[in-house]
Amino acid sequence: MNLKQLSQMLGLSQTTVSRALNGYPEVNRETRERVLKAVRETGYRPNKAAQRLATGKAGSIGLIMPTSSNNPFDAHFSEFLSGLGEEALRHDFHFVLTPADPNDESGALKRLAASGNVDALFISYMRGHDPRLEMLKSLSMPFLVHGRSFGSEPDYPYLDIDNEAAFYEATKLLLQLGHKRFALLNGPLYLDFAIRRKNGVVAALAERGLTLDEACVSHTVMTDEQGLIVMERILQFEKRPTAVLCSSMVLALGAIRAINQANLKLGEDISLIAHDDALTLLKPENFTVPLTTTRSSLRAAGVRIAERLIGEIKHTDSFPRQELWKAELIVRASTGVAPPD
Amino acid sequence: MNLKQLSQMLGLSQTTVSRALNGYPEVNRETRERVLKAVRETGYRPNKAAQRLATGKAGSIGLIMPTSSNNPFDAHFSEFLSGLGEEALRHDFHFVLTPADPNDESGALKRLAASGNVDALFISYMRGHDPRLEMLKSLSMPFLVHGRSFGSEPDYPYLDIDNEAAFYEATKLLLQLGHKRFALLNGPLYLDFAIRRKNGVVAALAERGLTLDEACVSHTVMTDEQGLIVMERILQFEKRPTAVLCSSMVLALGAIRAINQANLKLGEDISLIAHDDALTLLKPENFTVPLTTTRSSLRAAGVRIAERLIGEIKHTDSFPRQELWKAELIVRASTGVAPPD
DNA sequence: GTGAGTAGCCAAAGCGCTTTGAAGAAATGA
DNA sequence: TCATTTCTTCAAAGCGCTTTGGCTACTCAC
Repeated sequence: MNLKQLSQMLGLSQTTVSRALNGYPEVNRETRERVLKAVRETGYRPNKAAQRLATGKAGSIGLIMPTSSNNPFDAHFSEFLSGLGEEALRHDFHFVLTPADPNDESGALKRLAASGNVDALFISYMRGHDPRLEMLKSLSMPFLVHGRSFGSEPDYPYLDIDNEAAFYEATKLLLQLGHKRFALLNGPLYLDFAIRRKNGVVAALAERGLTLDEACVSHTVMTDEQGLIVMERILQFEKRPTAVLCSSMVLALGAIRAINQANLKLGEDISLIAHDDALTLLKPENFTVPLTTTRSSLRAAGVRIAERLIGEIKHTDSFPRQELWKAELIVRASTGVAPPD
Repeated sequence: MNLKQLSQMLGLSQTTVSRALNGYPEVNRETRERVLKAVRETGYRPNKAAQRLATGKAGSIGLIMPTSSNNPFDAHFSEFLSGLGEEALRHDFHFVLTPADPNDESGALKRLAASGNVDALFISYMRGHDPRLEMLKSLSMPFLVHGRSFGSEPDYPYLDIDNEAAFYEATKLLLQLGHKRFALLNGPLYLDFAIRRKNGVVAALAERGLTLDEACVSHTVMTDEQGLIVMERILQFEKRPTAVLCSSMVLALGAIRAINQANLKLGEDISLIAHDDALTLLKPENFTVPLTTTRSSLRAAGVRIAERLIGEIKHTDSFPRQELWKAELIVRASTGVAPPD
């Protein structure tokens, strides 16, 4: 069933039917109702491809799905996607997910934009000096960045959390508890958030005249395996750290296993603060020793990003171009007074 | 840059350029190379919407993204999606993800099909007597089911694992180890896999003249919280089970916490087998006591499903319409001889 | 009664691509 | 030599929708 058939059935022109469907004023109320009734009865749905071709609007947001066999789709991305989806549903938008090799994300973005399949683009997993930014700016298509790019002029629309402040505050809490030796289990250092989090830690330590021992810092993919491996190594130092900061709950999962295996008591022998993206699967309060965390919901970020992007496409609302969210510092049992030296 | 401009630039007709690009034989080799060169230089990309309108082919697979604020995007779905993506990438396919309220999945599917945005549909999280099947069959669009629908005629294309056999074998192993009292932490009973897994357990027990105590069976969403709650309850029985089967690693995560908190030794006081979907986040070998599992990679299923669906759309390969994969039973330390009564 | 204004409808163009059917040029065979 | 086939190219139709620019009644004011 297409417009032509429908309009013939109703004895109207395609123009009128189209207008009736799209809410234009120049249609008689009676006619409009007749059209809507027929739509309900026949189950007619406009062909999106045709609509898109005619209007140039696609009703969809383009996403790169970071994927390759050695780079699994991670829990953080899912959580975020879930938020995007929730908001998109309210506006009858959908996503076009283009799987792309991580080495060719710029190319994939360009293809996606040129394909006419999407109205807006979105990127995340920002890197320092991220090359995708220039590409997006040149594309004349709305886009939104989740995170920021350290070292690039911040003249692009973004939503980010204040990673530096979060880890600064977390470190300060541990300092107040008397800790002197710190470890940081961080994400890959080419990622923006990892850079900023490290800076936060370093800044807080510097205020007390302390420095972060590079031997106690790791930059790895954020899996529990890496958390375990790194923590095992760190725990073997003669003067081992008494305070650990983790960039993700997943890393913390492994780190805590190492701590348990070493027969150390979390919150007594060693304190730990993890950043909590509010993953559904991994709740800090469900750990045997509930975890102190810096918390910021990835899902909420997803909702907000969809909201902004759709608002821009539809020209309905206007939002701030740049947002920086504060993470909450939530104190639980995994942080305690530093043990005597 | 569009076809018209490109062809004018080259002094050729749109027809010829289009044919050159799509690999038709009736184009002079020289001409084709000239066209390809121009494409490289100008960065021309055909407009997908137009292509779609002209051919009726979209180059994409439709997915329903089960989402709503109280129904988080779960780790199993992500893992699976990751596999789909990997394969789609090889064929330059993408996905159209329509977020849908779980109560309106049939409607969302119908809309997706009618929109002309997709060439094929895919569904999962199959239920007993799943109503979506009839809908899909009536749609005259290729589709593929991940899982099966208990109680429906199995006359649709599917890929499933043999859930009944997996849990039958797991139960048998535990029986051989001398266990007599069993618990089953299952997914919601309206889901097909949960029905079949339970049947597998019941069948194995029946062979020894045993029955499954309904008080020791749970049907819940598969979160670690539920695993914890249910296991805590079950452990309080005077004659508590010595063998536990879990439908997911996530449930097992909670169950094991309950077991630890009760100061029971996994693999000695109590044995546990979990079904392992090979989630990246939750590896059975990384548990303090490595877990015995029935294993089947969700990601591999994703790859296979994409392969079949794309093959069908392109009419290139032909695949079996119905596949039933065996899960491997991998024995690790969480299963041991039943403790004396 | 006439001109302007308005409500309601329509025909047709256009979005950018593929594909059908035809046609000119070159090559082949009788 | 002319007829036939092969190779290469093209003009134009069509996919299903939106939107521009009329057109026809009808109403209203003067």
